[in-house]
Amino acid sequence: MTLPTTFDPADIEQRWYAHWEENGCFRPARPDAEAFTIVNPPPNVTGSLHIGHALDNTLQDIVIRYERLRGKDALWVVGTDHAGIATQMVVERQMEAKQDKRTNYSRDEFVDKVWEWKHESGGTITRQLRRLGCSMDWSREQFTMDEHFTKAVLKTFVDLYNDGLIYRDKRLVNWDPKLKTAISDLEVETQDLKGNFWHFKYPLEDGVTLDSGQDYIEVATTRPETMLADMAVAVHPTDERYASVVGKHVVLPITGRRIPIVADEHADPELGSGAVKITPGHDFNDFDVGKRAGIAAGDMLNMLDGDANVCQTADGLVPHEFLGLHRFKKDGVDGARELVVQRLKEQEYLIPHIAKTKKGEEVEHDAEPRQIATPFGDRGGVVIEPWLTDQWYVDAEKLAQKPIQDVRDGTIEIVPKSWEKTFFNWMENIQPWCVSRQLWWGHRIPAWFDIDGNVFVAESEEAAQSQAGEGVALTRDPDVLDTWFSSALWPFATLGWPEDTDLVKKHFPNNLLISGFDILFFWDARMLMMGQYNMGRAPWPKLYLHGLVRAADGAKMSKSKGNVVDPLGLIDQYGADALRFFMASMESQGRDIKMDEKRVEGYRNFATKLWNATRYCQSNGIGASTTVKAPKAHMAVNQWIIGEVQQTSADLDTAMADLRFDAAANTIYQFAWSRFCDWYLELIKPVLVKDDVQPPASDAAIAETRKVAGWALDQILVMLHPFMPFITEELWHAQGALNGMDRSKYPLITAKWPDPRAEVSKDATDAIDWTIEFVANARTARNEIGIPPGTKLKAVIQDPSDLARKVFGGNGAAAMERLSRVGPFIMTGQIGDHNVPGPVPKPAMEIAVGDDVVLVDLAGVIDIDAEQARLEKALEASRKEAKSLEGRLSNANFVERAKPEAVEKAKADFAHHSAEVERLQGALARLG
RNA sequence: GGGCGUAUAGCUCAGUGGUAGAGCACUGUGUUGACAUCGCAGGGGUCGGGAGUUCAACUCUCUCUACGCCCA
Repeated sequence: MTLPTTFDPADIEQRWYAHWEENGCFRPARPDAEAFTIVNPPPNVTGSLHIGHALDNTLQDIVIRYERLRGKDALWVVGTDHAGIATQMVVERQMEAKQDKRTNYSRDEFVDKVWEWKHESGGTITRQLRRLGCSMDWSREQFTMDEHFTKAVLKTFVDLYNDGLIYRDKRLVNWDPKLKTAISDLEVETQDLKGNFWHFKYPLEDGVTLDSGQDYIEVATTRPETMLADMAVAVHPTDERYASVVGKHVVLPITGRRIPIVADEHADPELGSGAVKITPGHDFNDFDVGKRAGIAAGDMLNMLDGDANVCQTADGLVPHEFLGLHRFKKDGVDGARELVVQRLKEQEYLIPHIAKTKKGEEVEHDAEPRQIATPFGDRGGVVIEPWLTDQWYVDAEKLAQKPIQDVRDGTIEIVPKSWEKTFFNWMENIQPWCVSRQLWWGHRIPAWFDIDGNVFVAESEEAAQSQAGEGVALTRDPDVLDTWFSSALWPFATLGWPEDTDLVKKHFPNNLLISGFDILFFWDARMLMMGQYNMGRAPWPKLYLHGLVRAADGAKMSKSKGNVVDPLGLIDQYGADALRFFMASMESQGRDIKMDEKRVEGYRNFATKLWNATRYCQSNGIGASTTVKAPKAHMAVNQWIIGEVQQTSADLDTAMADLRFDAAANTIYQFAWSRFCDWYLELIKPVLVKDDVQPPASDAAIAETRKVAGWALDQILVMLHPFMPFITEELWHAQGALNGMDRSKYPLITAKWPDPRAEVSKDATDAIDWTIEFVANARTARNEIGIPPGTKLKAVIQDPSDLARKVFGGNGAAAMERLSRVGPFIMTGQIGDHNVPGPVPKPAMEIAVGDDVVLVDLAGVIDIDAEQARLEKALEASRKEAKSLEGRLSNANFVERAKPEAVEKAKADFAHHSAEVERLQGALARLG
């Protein structure tokens, strides 16, 4: 097949992906090979591929393709997460659009509808991962609600319960009144909002006064509506102002409830009046104060229902006009907050805030304006209400101990290391994890209650029944588990645990986890806990955390800002390979990635470059290699490129071992473009091109060059494949076809990684280095003195070094002539044992290469001034360098104390620059 | 309030105790039988400010400033 003249990613991507998937290339059977395992962070089944997924999955795919090429039994586990809240929201929203709602159905009917939705629409993100080229094992695609996965979840819950690590407790939870479910601390996002701080008088009970004679206590609050459930006023134990009234009571306005004044360290004497109202049922701090004051959780007053509307408290003191009101203004309608303020103001319990205008006039306001840290639910987006309910909790503190130890003693390495502190900080202060959710979609909690409220926890109803005894009526807990509870089992439940399968044996623990730092606590830390609990060991030895992909201006991408970059759009425009390469090359450890579309474009250009290089090879009979080992090479240029391949593969291995994706990408980029295309292909042109002027190269030389070039290109394709899988696979097959090989049974995706062993002579590499240096210097010189590109210049080399003689003895001269437009070359003076007299061109442009000087004949070409300026510029530079080095070398401290290597280098550099100064002075003299 | 991170060329970013690099952008130029999505050459940086350690600091330490993130 001949390659089209331009590379069109869209033309090949879909074809190769299908080929790989249909032929089982993502996980070839390698029963005896060492395992390498990564589990993919399961995206929400409702999800679609965003730029963060593109980064996360590109990095994982690079690693897994690399390990697969290195011969490992590479398994990349993939699947989706049932995403309790998100998925239920999606389906409910669809129902709403049809004037329908969840509660029109039974629980089972609704869950069936969610499954229906999943089967119809749940495959979006998995299709998109394919477009990115991700080589996951789709044959074992997982879902967190698969039957075997559910079994793992239930077993874990029951085991934790039996070990006392899961328990039921009545305490305040973060209640999302929109979704009407509890959520965990991590799902709460605090935002600073502009709000109000109201000051109220709470009247002291008849006759009691403060020492100052004041008959009320001033309290301040940002949440006045909660006063309907106030149960105390707290003052600091050392606060003299209130010492005399501790133990006395105030009578609340509106409800008339008589509540005590308690001493508690929570009250900050510096803040406001120093006295705070205590609502144990609706505030986390107050809950603790209430408990310390001896109020049992069950006795704490609750004034809100699940929608955060006011309900009657247990003591029946909330006036009728408040019942049913929302907690605060909603949809433009005043709520309990506004009414409480209004009533207190009417009854003169409100202490107005006095503000001064710019002119110094005093103005009264109901409240003091203030920034308030307000908790929001990350999914529902409404203000969280601390609410007193019974929920299931995981004793995270106990489960965190072993993971903490694992990280501390190096059993688990976190990359970059700077995240360790954050990890410890969170793990060491971890709170009980609320795992029950008041939803219908998810893993239903395996707990059954009898009518007296006794609980029976078991993996099945039968087992629970046998615990409870025959005939005891049981009802199952209606709640489901936090989605993260199940995804915490992902590294082993996806392999078949709790069955002791071969997969579990071979692929657990996994080898590496790659995730964004944003889910370090949500997911990574919980996998560590569950891995230790269920498997007795860490689920992976290494955790690589990458950053966020930001918009070009550095802002966080978000739908509301409208600055979201769609990875699929980039794939359409530049190809998946270019997007992937961009992600890799930008991924240095510990930094967010700023979107830079120009750079994606640059990597598309790189793909095109490689495409064209391959086309060139093909047109010169350079096709696929049959060996992984480098072919035998005699010619310097061929030995040189073999050495360069060796170096590149070594550098690449180092970068991959360090998980330096940027270094790895740059290594292969530089090699392919700056070494292979820019130099090697140019240097071998005289060998391959049938040019009347040049003596044709020998058949052996042509054959060797074709072999080596084909091999080197193959090595590029292999090394680049993890980063750019599509174009490399396409070219791999094209190269095979050129040599009449059918590589369809030997696709690149499962080919062999370069074998770096090869013998390369130093003479050969020195010769090419000399050649390159000459060409580069000649080009620069020509440019600087303005010699037209087309002008050919004759040259003389006086007293050539052995190295120079070798260069000209081989094919070097033709290549140099071609690339520098300098030539032909004549050697004169002392050549080995002979002395060959010859003309010395004058005026001449002197080009230094290593120990040699090439005299380029400028007769009739330019005015001397330009060359003189060039030489003077170089002379100035060498003088400056020499002077600086001389200064350093004359410093006794440096010579005595610096490392010997540094001193040696300085001496050598000084000698070199001194010689240059001399040479350039001579050249100027000769010119004049 | 606590913790972490970042500050290097116009832009986006690498980097090392021995005197600074890539891509893009910019300037000049198009001779070479793959490639103008390209080639060749070039200009451009007191490595955020200050102090210290050292023979030597962009690199290590301290401090200041600015920006960002996380936790409370």
